Amino acid sequence: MIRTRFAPSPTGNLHIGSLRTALFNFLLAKHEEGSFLLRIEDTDRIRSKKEFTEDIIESLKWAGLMPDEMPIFQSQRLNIYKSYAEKLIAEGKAYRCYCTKERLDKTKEEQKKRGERPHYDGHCRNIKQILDKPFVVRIKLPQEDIVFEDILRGEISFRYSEFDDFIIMKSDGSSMYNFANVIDDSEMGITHVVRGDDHLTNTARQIVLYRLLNLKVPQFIHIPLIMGEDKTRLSKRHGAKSVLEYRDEGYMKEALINYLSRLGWSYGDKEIFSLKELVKYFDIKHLHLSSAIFNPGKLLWLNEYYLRTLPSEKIYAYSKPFIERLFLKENIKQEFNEVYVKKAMDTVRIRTQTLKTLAHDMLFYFKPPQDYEEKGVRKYCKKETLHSLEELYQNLKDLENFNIESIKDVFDKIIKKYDLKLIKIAQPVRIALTGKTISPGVLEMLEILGKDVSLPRIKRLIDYIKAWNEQN
RNA sequence: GGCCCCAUAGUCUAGUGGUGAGGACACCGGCCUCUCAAGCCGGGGACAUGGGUUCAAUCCCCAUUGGGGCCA
Repeated sequence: MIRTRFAPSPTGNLHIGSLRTALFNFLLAKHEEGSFLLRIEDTDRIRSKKEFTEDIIESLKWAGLMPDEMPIFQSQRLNIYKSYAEKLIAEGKAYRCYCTKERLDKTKEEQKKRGERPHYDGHCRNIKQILDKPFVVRIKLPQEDIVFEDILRGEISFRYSEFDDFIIMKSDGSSMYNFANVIDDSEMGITHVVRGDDHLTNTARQIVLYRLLNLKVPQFIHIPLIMGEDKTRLSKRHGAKSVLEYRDEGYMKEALINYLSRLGWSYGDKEIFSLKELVKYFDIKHLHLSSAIFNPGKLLWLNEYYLRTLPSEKIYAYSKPFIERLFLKENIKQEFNEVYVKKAMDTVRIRTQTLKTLAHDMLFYFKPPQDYEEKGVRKYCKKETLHSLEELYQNLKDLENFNIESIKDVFDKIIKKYDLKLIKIAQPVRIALTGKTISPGVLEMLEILGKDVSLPRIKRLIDYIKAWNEQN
């Protein structure tokens, strides 16, 4: 049974790079019907914040990557790490080191001067008695090269001389990252660890710890980090936002998950994946080993794709908070008519980018245009159009069934009579209804807005054109 | 600087010891068309370099170069 985990430190909001790591761990477990766990690595008391833990959990929940068991908090396990450390000391595999910072700095200086790599010199290795002084616990580094398997990369080896007697417990009694990590992965029964390749040297240290503690080593897969445009590690500088920021900007989980899954993984030529499909198709074999550059454009494309292909019901549910926010902002008191909103939504969702722009693009369905796009007025609302527009207005007014078919008949009649291209009359109506030259189809808008809303808007433009022409 | 990882178009990637090197985003052109999209059709653009191995290398090996990471 596969058990994987995602083990973030709550020292910041959940970043999309971390979400991808979580996703791969999730997929690896779920593909084999295994378990995906969450461990909060909050041993750094100063930098760890409760709000970040909440942000991480909310992000995972939103993305649909919920762990199968209760999250483990390292801050609640300090005694466990301590007892493991004591065991190692008792077995002579680790020792208390009483060296002061001053001494360590001094030896490092000297080593540097001699052109050596700075490393701990083993000064306290053989102190047998327990002194009444502050101490850290160090590992006795075995004098053998460190070799481990990465499922994808094969054998990776480091010379032991690259490392020294590294610290596993700090002087305040808290555990160092690698030590707690090894103990927890072991106790949680983790079988596979997918993590960023920035951890490769940590893995080497952890291998030492697994051996010393006599614990079973999990399988490792180190995935490349996501890069920004400039090929440095992705960060806020590159415009990459936290998961919840993407959510609040109107990105959908379907798009974000799909995008991240294809960053370093592939399934032939397939580009579109639901989470379900990802679970079905995911394999380690097709993880890519070179680092990928984050491409906001493709993420946006996926968001647009899901905006126009997901079922109406879903988009409606997703967009509701955004529309409500818009109502608040625009001071729209109108009651929220679900049927009306859905119809309106369906006309704009195929030509928008995010849930946020979706709501924004729907504004004219709830509120008449405040002003008219000047360029459009100049181009399409000339004096000559007045006659046809006025006749169109009259004809629409006389319509009994204000539906798309009868509306179309009216338009056909007018363009025939005045020998116009449809655009000559459609654009003025578009401007009348929305104030803009870009919008959903004129006929469908008319039908959805209805006679009582549409006609005054057209009338208003007619009056506007008249006034405008008198002025100029 | 030491160590480790990586290398197919601008970007994400498929791929195989013999391919016209495939797809996607972006870009350009066309069709459709009431605008904008979408959709459809088409176009330009890639195996980092140099050595090997081999009848044959994008593919295997080595080096170089380039990028990244960790440590300092």
